[in-house]
Amino acid sequence: MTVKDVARRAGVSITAVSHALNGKGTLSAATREHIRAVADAMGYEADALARGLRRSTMGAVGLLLRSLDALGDYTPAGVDVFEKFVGAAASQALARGLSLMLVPDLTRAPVPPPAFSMDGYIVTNPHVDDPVVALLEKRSIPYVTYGRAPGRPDFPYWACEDDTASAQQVLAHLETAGAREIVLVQGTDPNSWNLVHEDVYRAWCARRATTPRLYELAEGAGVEGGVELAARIAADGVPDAVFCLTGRHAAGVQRGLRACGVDVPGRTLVATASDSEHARGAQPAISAVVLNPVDSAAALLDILQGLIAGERPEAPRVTKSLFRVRESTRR
Amino acid sequence: MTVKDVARRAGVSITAVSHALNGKGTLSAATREHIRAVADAMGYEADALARGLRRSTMGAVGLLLRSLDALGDYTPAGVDVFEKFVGAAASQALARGLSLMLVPDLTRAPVPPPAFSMDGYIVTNPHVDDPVVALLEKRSIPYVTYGRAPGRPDFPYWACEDDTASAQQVLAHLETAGAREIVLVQGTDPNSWNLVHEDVYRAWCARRATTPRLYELAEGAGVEGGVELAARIAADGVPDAVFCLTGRHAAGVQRGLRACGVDVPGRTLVATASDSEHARGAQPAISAVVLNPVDSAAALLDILQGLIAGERPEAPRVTKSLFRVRESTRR
DNA sequence: GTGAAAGCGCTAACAC
DNA sequence: GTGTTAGCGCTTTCAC
Repeated sequence: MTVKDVARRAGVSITAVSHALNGKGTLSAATREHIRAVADAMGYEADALARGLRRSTMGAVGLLLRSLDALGDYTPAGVDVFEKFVGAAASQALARGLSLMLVPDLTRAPVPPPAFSMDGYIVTNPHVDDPVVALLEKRSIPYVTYGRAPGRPDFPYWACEDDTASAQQVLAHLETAGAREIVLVQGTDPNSWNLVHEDVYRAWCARRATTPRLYELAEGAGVEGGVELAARIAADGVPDAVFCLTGRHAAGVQRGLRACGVDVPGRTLVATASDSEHARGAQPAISAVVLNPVDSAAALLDILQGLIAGERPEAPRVTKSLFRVRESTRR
Repeated sequence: MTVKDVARRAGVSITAVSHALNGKGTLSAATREHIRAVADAMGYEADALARGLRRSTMGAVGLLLRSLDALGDYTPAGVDVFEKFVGAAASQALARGLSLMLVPDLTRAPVPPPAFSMDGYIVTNPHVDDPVVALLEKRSIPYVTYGRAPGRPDFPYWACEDDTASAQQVLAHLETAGAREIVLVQGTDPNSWNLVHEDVYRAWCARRATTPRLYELAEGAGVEGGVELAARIAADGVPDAVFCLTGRHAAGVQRGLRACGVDVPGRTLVATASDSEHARGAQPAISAVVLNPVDSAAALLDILQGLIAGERPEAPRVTKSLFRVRESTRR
């Protein structure tokens, strides 16, 4: 069913139909009403493809989950923030009359056909020199990032929790609880998340003239990776506290430490920068920063929508996360 | 950048470009190669909208989460199976060169423009007489359902875990553990999930000549709803076991029972038909059926892809779930 | 106030 | 082998 059919049934031209349905042009109120009634009765709905072809906007934005691209697994357990973020982004998009399309790594074949016809993109946790971002840039497709794009200090269109503040809060908390030597366990993706935390941590160490003890553990290593790492950490000297950027690593490290006979929280405290099921379910439950994907998604869609409309939206926007203290750091 | 630009640069007609890039028509290998090289060099990528307009397939399928539509919340906590299902469906779609678009309730305005241009749909847990399904039917858009469409026994294009088998398994387990009187706590959405479990439960009761004790609790009531319901259940007479269809309800009911002084698992067993964080994290951990959204998503995409291609795919397809026994039913 | 017609970028008959 | 051309369904300019 096309405009033509509606036009024929309503006894008008296709122009009239288009105008009536889009509230454009100069039609008499009567004609407009009549056409609308006929279209409704027929259950007519404009073809999004054809409309998009003309308007060159298709009413949908893409979502690129870079961390999951890197992980190679779109159904990971305990990556709370992304699972929540997808839902949040979807409902926020919906509320604005946009659809949300999950798009895989654009630099790997096969690229889904509609990928380059999206009105805009949300990119989560882009990497340093992220090729996907470069691709969007090159095609001048508007995009926003969840977490800053590292290496692009001038790119303003991002939203994120205040990672710097929460990292400082966690370190301060550990210090208050008596920790002097704190180990940082970070991931290997070169994204802003890892970089910011490392910066804050190094600054903290510098201020206290303690030697930084950083360990890198691939995001994909999960809980098991954390368990193994714990043995290494313990062998290098049991620290007063371990701050893990991911909840899975934290759960693993804690389990590993206890397996080595290190009491948590008795001897060593454990905290994580990203709450997840593993953190909550661990024994003892692990203190964690609860991120705020819902507010972040809302902010990102505000910005993106402005960008698509050709405006100069207010950006960046920082959202609030919450540090939740649990057993693992309570004395 | 369009076919025209590529054609001009390559010194050929636009037809040649189209054919070369789509592997159609009769072009000399040399021309084909040359055109491909030029297109690559220019970074040309066909416009999905225009292509879709001609081919009337756009390389994307829609995902309708009916349970979340009903819940009115696309970012619910502890609805594991959906969070996982979205990821699984996305990666399965991707593996087939399709994108996945999250689409909100099609019967509620505003409907996103591309909604009716999708090649097909996956509908999770449709309701009895689901208006969204009716809409797809009317527009003859191919669709598959995760969980049968109740009231449509002849509709074959669905995939699902074997709910009947797992329900029987849970009941048998509870019985073996000594339970004689078992209460069923189900949701209020009129979907196949609720209906199948009720059937199995009633049949079980009938075989043992015990009187069914069914309680309905809205899916949205969550843990708190379960806590309140527990008081009612206890007041009606403490049963030997409670079988809750959702993990949140189970967690709430268990907490509520213990608050009433009913020991779990000492006096009453608690189990759930849908594992979730709440079930795993409860004290004691709750025995649960672990659903299989990954295999189900794969099966659904197989079927849907066949349907889109105009074939008669093998369907329905039943996937395996797993009953995991935890503290709440161990004696 | 209304409608004819051009054209968005692409594909596929059908000439050449 | 290669190119011309007619649309796909829609919006929009511009005559009437």
